Amino acid sequence: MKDIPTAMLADMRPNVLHPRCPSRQILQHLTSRWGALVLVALAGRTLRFSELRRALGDVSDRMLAQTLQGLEADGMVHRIAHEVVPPHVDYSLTEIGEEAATLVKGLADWVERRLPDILRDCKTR
Amino acid sequence: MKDIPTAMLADMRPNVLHPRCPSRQILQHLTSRWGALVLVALAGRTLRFSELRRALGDVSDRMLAQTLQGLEADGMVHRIAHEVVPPHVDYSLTEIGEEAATLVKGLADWVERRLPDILRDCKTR
DNA sequence: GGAAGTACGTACAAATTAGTTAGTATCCCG
DNA sequence: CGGGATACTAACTAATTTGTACGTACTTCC
Repeated sequence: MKDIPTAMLADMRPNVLHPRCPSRQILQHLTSRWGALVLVALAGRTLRFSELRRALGDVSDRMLAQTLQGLEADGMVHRIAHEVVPPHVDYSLTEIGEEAATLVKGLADWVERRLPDILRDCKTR
Repeated sequence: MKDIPTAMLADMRPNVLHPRCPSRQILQHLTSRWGALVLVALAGRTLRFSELRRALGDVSDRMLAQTLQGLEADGMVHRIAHEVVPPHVDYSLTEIGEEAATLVKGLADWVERRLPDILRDCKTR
């Protein structure tokens, strides 16, 4: 017998609109402030910690580390630590990580493309 | 002369990885905890305030109102208040709102579809 | 008549997220 | 030899987000 997550038995299938469905939490990790940006920055390439920090421009070490650990725990990010004395750690996306990143990046690209139109109607500045 | 947003002059074109690019803030609104779920819930249909609240399951009135106002200010949500005595307000997506919702929903659907695989590799439960 | 529903606004409190500073061991650069 | 880069962690504080409770002005239902 396979072991099926409780949430699926409860309401038949994953649904982000259901408060207790794990899919909602995963979605939240992917769309969190730094999570989404990390996925965008890491899409299709490998970066080390400090390169990632510079790519995002204004993350603190603490938040970047925390975000990366979260995404790693979710199986989205792959971490390779080279055991050398000035530390060297490479971050890249796993297979599902890349899939997620493609979609998140699609959204980011859309926002960038549509920004002029959005700003025209936008009441905030 | 057209008036071009400062951020675009600064680094040529919108880029969510740039800390001060407005696209980053728009992206954050779209991917905020309740923002993303509101877009999913509202995609392709009109709902009133209380229907929306029930659809999301566990938002507080305060957060739902705040989220809707934010998305309305960004030009994503359209609000129609019927001037009747027991209040009746309809919410729907604008044209760009629908476009954004399609992408956000794409991500949500992907998470739901891939949930079994994600959960298998996931270290958190 | 009392209860519930409606779409919020407003205080206030709690929870979550984020930033700051300092520290680590070692190497490279000037 | 001092200074900076490297990848973090821990402790502490600050900022932001979120929830709770209550009020509103009426209507419908029991």
